[in-house]
Amino acid sequence: MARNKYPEETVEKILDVSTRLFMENGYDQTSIQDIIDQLGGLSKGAIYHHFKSKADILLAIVDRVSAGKAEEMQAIVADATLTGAAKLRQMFLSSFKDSTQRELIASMPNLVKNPQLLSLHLSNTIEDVVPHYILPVIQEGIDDGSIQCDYPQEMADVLMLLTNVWLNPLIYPATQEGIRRKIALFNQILASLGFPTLEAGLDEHIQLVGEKMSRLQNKDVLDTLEVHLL
Amino acid sequence: MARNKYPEETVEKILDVSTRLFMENGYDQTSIQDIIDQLGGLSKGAIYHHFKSKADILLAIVDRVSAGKAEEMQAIVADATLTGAAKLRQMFLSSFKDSTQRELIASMPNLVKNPQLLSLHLSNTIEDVVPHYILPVIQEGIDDGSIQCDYPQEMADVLMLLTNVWLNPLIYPATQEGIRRKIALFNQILASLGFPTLEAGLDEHIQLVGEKMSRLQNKDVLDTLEVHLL
DNA sequence: ATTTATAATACCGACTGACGGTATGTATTG
DNA sequence: CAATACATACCGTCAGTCGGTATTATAAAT
Repeated sequence: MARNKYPEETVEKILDVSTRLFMENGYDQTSIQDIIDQLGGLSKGAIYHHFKSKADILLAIVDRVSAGKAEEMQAIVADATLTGAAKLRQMFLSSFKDSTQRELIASMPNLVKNPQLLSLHLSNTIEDVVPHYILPVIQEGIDDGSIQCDYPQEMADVLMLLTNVWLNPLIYPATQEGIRRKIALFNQILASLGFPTLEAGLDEHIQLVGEKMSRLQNKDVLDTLEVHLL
Repeated sequence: MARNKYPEETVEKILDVSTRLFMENGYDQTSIQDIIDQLGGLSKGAIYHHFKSKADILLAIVDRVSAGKAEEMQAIVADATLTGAAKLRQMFLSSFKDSTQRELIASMPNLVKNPQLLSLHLSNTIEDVVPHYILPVIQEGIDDGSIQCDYPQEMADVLMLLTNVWLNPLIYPATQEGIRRKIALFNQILASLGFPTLEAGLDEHIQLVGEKMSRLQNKDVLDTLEVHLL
């Protein structure tokens, strides 16, 4: 294909196609050739000019997604009108309603069956989200009296593990009723530990996830890991 | 190499070598040839006679490990002298002191950097441990009055996520002091939700993990995922 | 301002080496 | 003599490389 005057467009195109394929078929099950085939005339040389390896593409994808998330989080952290507790609640809600994640969910059958992505998701949670966003906000909540907590670091870990993993329907598939029960228990845990609970505003989220999940159950993709591993 | 009269020995040998290599270098970074090289005369034909694929080796490894775990768990579940709460406490303790896991820990730098193993670990937790061991015992505890719980299924998920993931030093690296704080918070959560807490008997575990972790920190293996991904 | 020379970038596509897996053959056991 | 336990040469596929070409950016010279 002819050379593009604006190479960022090519980069975006590669990332778009790769994202879709990685989500739909998994990282291992997507070959560079698969990506090329959907690129509309671009060749292997183009890919390896812009990315130094297949893994590098995956990392760029994750970076692009987390950049969007980080922006939302930053906005909440910076809002001086909110207490620490209020910020934390906002962050929970925003992570549920995350529009980027919405789109990803739509094309991904099950994150547990995409080991590379699962690992990156978890290590991003541990090494990035907790220390840069959650922990500071909890500390703020303790200082302004809106949160009681003896072990901030550890609570930050637990909260993110619950929201990003357990409440993630891509990892723990759940029905609408199941999600309702999870949120109820999550609130119970929060309350008993001196944290602010989630209230309304989640109905839309619950319904969307429920629909997605019932659609998935029809296409029996919820079997064991062997599917994607073999 | 000459044909072995007792082929199970060959199978075990292949599993032993593969386990070590997968733990040390990761699944993707270990080639069949690497395994052959450490097998002492055995060839590719031997491997593919006993296992139908590389992934099949990994599954056999996981099966062997979980078989050992399952046995321990079954013994606790079957003990008629214990209440549900006591059984659950026993299961927590046994999972901490698991001797098989001990050996694995010794050769694995970080589970998050071994995506395939992490996925299998998590999906094993979700699809096997929770429904077959934890949930029935919680139910038993509710029936005999030793546990109070409104959402047994959800609590089973949360408890296993915390013990198998958050309290797993291979996933969440921690110092001795860090582990102490985690266990303290874990107890706080358990207590506030009507569950039995962990008490003594963990000091040895804490010390062992602490030593392992400080040894790891010296060999800077605790960097980002890219290491193993690239 | 236009041309011209040069360098840097964007991309192509044939090729390579390594890998997982297969096929066929052979020796040993039952 | 049938089934099993291997050995080994071979195959297809894949990620990644490399030399090449065409396009654009840079900037000096006219």
